[in-house]
Amino acid sequence: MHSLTDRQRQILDWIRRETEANGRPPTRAEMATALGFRSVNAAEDHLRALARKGAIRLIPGSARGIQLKDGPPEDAGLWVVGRVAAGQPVLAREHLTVRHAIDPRTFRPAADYLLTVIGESMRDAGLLDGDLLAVHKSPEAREGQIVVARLGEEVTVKRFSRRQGAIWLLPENPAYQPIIVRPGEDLVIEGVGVGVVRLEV
Amino acid sequence: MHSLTDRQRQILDWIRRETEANGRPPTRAEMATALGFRSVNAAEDHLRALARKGAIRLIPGSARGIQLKDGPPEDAGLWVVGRVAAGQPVLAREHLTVRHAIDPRTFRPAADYLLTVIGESMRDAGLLDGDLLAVHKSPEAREGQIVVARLGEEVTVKRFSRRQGAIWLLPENPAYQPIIVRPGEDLVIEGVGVGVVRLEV
DNA sequence: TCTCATACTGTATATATATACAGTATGCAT
DNA sequence: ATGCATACTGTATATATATACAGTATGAGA
Repeated sequence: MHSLTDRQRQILDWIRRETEANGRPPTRAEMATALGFRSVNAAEDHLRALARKGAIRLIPGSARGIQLKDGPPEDAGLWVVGRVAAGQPVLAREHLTVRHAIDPRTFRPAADYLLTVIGESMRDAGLLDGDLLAVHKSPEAREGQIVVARLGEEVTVKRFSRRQGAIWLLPENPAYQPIIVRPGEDLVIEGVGVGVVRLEV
Repeated sequence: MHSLTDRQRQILDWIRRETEANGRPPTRAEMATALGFRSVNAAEDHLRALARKGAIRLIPGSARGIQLKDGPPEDAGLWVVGRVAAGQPVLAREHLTVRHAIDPRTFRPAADYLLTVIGESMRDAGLLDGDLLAVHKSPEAREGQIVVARLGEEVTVKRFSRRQGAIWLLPENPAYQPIIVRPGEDLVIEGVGVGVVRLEV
């Protein structure tokens, strides 16, 4: 599939939501109204582009003839990433242990994998030992986000903060100490937490 | 909902399959062709009957304007149950708000629905305000399980315990008091917690 | 510099589609 | 005995809808 433009992805997402909500795809006129086009042909053009790039299929001469290509792919779901050795990509096949049938788009932004939380350092954020953290892959993080960070050999889940020219990885448990990472130290942000799944209560 | 005739249920099932397969509801003409009517009006008549009996909703003047009232809930995903009025079954259609594409069997035993946790009374069990508790329907609970209990008008999530001939509903937060339910009081166990889904961290 | 894709406005039209109206036949309830 | 719902056939039509055609403006690539 060719890569979509921002606008096209925006419109594809809208079509997906609309189809889900109404149980049927929109018409060109409905698209124009909702998306703010003054011409129905703008909708037609976008549909053509999306079809050409393989994101949808158009059924000619048929009302609401828009088929979304990626419905529920059978390989959908989220993998639980196991022990990750240093320097290796988190999502390498050999680290994937169990797959759970959970749509990645349940979370915003969409989750890429699940990571088992070990220890009690994030207890007060409601992240208990054994919880599965839904992680969105991202090389950077914003203030206050829960991140999956790699420090040399170690992979850890902490809250992200910038203070006094350093990066602070804050636990959410008074029994634990913050980790202060000074510039130049070997810190890699693997992703940000977007949700939690707990399989026992 | 009035009871459907055999023929009407047959046709409703066909519409459901067709909608699922094509991603959109059929037209009257498509129904006539597939179901062997020589007149499109036969389809129209059936749709009117199904709408009158509440099985579907028809959107006037709109192409493929057939909305299925009851999507198959067990089919895929878990519903988030909204506010439940007293004396009404939790899983009544009108209480279902949002569906998440999570396989119920991700949890053991399988979850039947998701319930939004309100308040901080179970904070120390890692259940925060807004969390979705995966619930397995069950009229009874074992010692120490997290239960969804109904006390008259109120639906509450607590830890279940039997003590001194009464049932104790224990919070997991020192700021809250246990609820003690003596025999004869109006307590209904709706189900037991089997997991948690959190959509924000 | 020219071309091409993107992202639209604006107008027009063939046809896909919903839907009304007029029937026929059957069975069920009152 | 008569009305009413079911389950259709057959015809007709207003309009919802897809889609062509003619433009404008912008930015990226060759």
